[in-house]
Amino acid sequence: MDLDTDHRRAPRTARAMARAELTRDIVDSARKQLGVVGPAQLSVRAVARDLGMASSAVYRYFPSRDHLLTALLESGYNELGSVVEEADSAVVDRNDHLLRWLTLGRCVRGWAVAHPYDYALLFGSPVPGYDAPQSTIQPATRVTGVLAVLLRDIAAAGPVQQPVVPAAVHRSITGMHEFIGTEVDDGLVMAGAAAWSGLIGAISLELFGHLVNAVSDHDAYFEELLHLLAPTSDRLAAH
Amino acid sequence: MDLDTDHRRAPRTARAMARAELTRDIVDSARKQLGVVGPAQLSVRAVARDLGMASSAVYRYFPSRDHLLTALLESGYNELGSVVEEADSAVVDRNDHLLRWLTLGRCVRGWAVAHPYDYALLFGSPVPGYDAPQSTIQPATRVTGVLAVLLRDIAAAGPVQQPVVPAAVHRSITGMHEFIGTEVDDGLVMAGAAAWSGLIGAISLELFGHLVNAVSDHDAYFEELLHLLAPTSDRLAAH
DNA sequence: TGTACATCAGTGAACGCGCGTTCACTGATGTAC
DNA sequence: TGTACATCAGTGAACGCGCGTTCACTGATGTAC
Repeated sequence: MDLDTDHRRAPRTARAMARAELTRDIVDSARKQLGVVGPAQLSVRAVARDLGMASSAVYRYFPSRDHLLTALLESGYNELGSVVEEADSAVVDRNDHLLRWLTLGRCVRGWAVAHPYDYALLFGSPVPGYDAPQSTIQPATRVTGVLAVLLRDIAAAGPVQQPVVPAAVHRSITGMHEFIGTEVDDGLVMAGAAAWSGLIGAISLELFGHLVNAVSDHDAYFEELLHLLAPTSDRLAAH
Repeated sequence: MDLDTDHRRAPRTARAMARAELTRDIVDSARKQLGVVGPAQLSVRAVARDLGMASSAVYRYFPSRDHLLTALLESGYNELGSVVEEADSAVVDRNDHLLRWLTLGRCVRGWAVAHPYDYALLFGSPVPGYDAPQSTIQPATRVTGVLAVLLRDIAAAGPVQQPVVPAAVHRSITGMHEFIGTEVDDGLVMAGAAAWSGLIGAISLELFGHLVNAVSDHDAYFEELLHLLAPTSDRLAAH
């Protein structure tokens, strides 16, 4: 948790620098290992072996295997988050909401395809016996944060024809409203949720092997899906 | 693989019956264990312990841990498949395509919520180091088979306004076409794929803990999502 | 600048554990005559 | 129906393995005066 508090004011001692670097190396090696075995059998000893150090030395940096897992989650969420944030901010026409959605979707999938095991850690089955601590929440919200801003911008661009939702649904999504902002109406929130569900579902189905005999050109297929899933009202007019 | 060939013509000897029953017991116990630890650390010894037998005895029934995993996959897919098939066939008005979609979606989620670890096995992260054999393919297609029939019925009911897809997409989804039937046009196939992606994404996000601070009443939320995701053209008119 | 002490990184041996799988065996069940 | 043999289920000990974590230690780095 407060493993990195030592360099809060950039202490430039040799020790502190070495520590920061080795901490990074451990996380990197662990993520590499994730690609071979999956998070459930992530092994402290294998990481130590990979780095050529005694397994007990890792405990100078992470007090337990679970803390290492936490660091992996934060690292993954942050990496994905910054990729998506950057790509979104690179879209010059901020009113081209469809393009911003497409950018977000392509980005998430691109990262997922490039780092399938990190994606599985973030969006696949939870690791049994491991409870993600509070500190992972903030990094986890960065991607959906980009989507939230997009929804706000869509709402600000003018009222869109979105279906009204039942009262039970309205009450149920107060958490989403607090996160996204109250200026976005229920219908648009749900449209965003549906789009996000479809995006994660599409990527999971692809990466977890459920399209093996169904789809050949995954890029073209996904691109088409992404248009269908767009939360903008003009989705059917996309072509 | 051919573990069950012994009772192909129902040999009613005591031995064969005992074997069939114990085989079932092993699978059931393994599925129970899945609920505690996850598929990656499914343990032959734990299953044996649970059944009060020597760990080596399990090898009379399953030649290896991986074969046991395969049996779990088949068991899960078949259970989910028959639940969905039954529910669909219970819809009397076969032309109420929206209701049939809703039934399918409710069914899949209902089963997933009731058996979260089985769902994770089927639709979550793949088990590292394990390659699902051919024998799991057929059971795996039962659920999507119900969706395929629904799409055929929608297509048969008359041409629906569906967007035309690019040629690359058309070429990419021949596998889906072969599975669903050629009378379903590209647009409807993709609408079905988007709906299915959204369904799996919605369930995964819920079960894997990504809606924790976002949604309170999951039933109401999901019901609304399901309407938004419907592959029928009247989805926006659902309310 | 030099010394004395405190802090920290890294080592290697050891702990106790549970795992998958094999093997030679005993005793029960099935089958052919 | 009875006997002789073959098949099979289940046992318990043993194999070799990798794991997370602890601990007393050595030597290097940092700090206060």
